[in-house]
Amino acid sequence: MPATTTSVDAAAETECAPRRGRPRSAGVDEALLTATLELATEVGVNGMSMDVLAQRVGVSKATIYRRWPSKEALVLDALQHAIKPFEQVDTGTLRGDLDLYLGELAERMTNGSASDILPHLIEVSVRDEMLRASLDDYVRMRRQPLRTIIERAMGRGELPADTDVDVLLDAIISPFIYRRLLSHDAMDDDFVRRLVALVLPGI
Amino acid sequence: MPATTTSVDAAAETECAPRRGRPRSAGVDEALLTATLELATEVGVNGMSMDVLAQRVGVSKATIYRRWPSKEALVLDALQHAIKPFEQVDTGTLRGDLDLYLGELAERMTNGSASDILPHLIEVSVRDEMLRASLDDYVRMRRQPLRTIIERAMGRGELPADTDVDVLLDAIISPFIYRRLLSHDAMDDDFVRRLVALVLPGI
Amino acid sequence: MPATTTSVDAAAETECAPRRGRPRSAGVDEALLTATLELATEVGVNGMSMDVLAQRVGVSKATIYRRWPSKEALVLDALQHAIKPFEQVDTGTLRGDLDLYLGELAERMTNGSASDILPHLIEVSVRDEMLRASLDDYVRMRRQPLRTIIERAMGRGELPADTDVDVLLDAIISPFIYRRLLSHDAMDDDFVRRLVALVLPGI
Amino acid sequence: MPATTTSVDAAAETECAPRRGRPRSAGVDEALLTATLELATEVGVNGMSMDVLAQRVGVSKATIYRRWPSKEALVLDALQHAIKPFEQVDTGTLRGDLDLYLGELAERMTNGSASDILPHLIEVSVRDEMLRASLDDYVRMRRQPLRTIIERAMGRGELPADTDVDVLLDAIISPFIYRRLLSHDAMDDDFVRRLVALVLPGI
DNA sequence: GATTAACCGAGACGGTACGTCACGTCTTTAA
DNA sequence: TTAAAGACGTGACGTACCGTCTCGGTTAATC
Repeated sequence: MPATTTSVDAAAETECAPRRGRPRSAGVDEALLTATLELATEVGVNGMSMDVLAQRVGVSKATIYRRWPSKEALVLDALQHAIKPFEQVDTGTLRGDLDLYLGELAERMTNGSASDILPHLIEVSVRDEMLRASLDDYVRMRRQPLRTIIERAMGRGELPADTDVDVLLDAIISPFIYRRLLSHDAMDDDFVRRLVALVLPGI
Repeated sequence: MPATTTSVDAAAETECAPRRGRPRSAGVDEALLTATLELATEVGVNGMSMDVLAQRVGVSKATIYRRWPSKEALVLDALQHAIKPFEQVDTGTLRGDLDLYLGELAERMTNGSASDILPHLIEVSVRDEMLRASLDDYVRMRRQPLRTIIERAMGRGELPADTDVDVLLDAIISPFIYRRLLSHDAMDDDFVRRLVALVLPGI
Repeated sequence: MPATTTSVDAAAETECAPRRGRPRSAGVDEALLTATLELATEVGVNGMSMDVLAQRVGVSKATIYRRWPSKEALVLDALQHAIKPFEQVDTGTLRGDLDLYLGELAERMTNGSASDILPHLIEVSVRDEMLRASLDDYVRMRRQPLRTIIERAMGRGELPADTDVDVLLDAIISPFIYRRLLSHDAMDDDFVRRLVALVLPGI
Repeated sequence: MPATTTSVDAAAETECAPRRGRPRSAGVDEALLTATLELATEVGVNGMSMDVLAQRVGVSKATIYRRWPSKEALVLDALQHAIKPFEQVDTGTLRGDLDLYLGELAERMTNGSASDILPHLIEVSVRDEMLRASLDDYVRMRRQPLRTIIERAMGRGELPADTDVDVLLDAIISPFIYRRLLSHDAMDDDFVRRLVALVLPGI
């Protein structure tokens, strides 16, 4: 499980060095990530000041910057931390898997607050090489469950062996992002059904 | 032609009111929009300071804030102002229209500087009702050329009359946005061909 | 009759030139001086903005600056305009004259609002040659009534012929200014009596 | 020792509180007060901008506003800080004391730069309760040396026991202020001599 | 137990941008 | 020519935030 490159993973440090001196306070990482998510969701990433965050958690700013190199690194970590992994969908049929997965995706996209953070990270990543890499990782990770569903269906023969998986993933996932960020159109069951009908007309 | 809600359209005002007092300096709007686009592209929207912008255009900050209520309103207006409308594509066939249109879209997405501004506006629009409305307008406008192409093809019988146009537009356009903003994958000819093959398999 | 050097006196202009074009609106000078005094008294000279003043009088800023070269010139003119000249005191005795004059001076200093403007003019006059000259004129004028009283008393023999008038005036008037501007001590009848007892012990 | 109400006196805080956090940079208060006096003297209080002041001292504006709530509070503090206390005059006779003290007062009033700041503070104090209190303190303090001289002379019998000290102080000091701020008349030895001859004719 | 090194809170620091405000000038149309 | 309206450049204001630094004071592992 992904020790991100932007945050210093406490556990990882513990195992490789004896670490003299006072150890980092337990639970502070957790508390900060949670509070970051809350605050960023409430008032936006730009609206969230590090001073306020520190005060709310009862921590000094130095303590934050000892753990993350910048506000954005913290925010990205908070975003990654917030993902409840999709529990592995496996109904036995492509139809069933898609219904389950895309239904939950639509629901998350519609109600999930965390996504409000994404635009900020996208913006900063335009100028920040480091952050862009982390963001790419994050994005790739989010595609994995659907990729598994597709590939399993190919294995079962429900989809042709020469299916263009990458583009298929794009065509399925990106409309969700697009509607969430840009057009603000609804993502209801009807939308999901029509999208599947379009890109996977056979089933 | 869309007089946006965020900027005061000089022409519109001229026609409805006698306009007393010293009129707005001619060309300043134009110069500011252009410079905004340049600066925002060079250093990012956040990196662009209103003081520097004013100085570069040879204008006072007050003059800017007299025209736009905030930095974001200005940036959005600059973005809308920057769109060179797609010249109407009409090769006679859906195949030809798509090749032309999507080719240019891919090229713009890859090299177009303006898109760096989009993420910033997306972020702010999450919290700013007004801006979100303007952004929605902008997005809808950008979809129009492709919609025309599709509907023309339906008229010619190249596409079935019950084609789900809205979702089809989503499925075609959003992967470009997705790759531009999130996955940073390439948008070459190969990608375009494969995407079309997926969503419009017949053609 | 106080045609100040800082303001263009409407009457004076009328008599020396035929003045082509639209004549200056009558009463505007008066209205501006009055409003200036009011505003400056309400919110202080610094707190009074020319825009607000213009709006309140229903006049454009250009109209003001056509009449006075600067805010301070206007304010000074307003101050001079506001002085109700002391009606000539002449009771026949020094004692009586002083009682009357100093009593009214104390009352004006205590309740007069106009004096709040003085400190501002003093400050600006430090850096403004022109204004300082005008202010000096104003000050000298204010001393005149008391000077007359003293000199009349000398003529009557109530005061020795070698009385040091200038310093005597200083010693009498300046404590009023001092208490008004700096120490904020009271200026009641008792104070007047004691001051006279000090500088004019014989009477 | 005058811990002013407008500035946070570092020493005072140290003794009463444990002082957590990074301590205020040493010498910055001093440097700011000095530079303020210089700048205000050079270009006037209004002509002195906080940005320039900060830059000249090599300090950020926030650092200034952390120490004083406003420009005026800073300026007043600078003024109080600048007073070189009159070394206690004691020649043994009233005559000698007055010659010494008033001579220096006249010299300071004539050449002293600090007094240019006073008019500004007077103006602001009209609207600012807080500042007025501080200014009153300052004024009272400045009167003290002369008060001592007078009272000592009373003790020696050089002045009658029922001398009206307060009004006497007014009558001596205020003409200096008056000439400095308003009439701009000279304050030479002759003036001092004549003033003393007037208010203290016996000696 | 003493040392030591990293931690902790608080909060001051330099830098930089923000959006507002006022002054005095300039440029329109209307009278 | 003057008037009202109001845009203009200049430049200061005081606030906010970032990321760094500096205090005095813990808190373990090492000596």
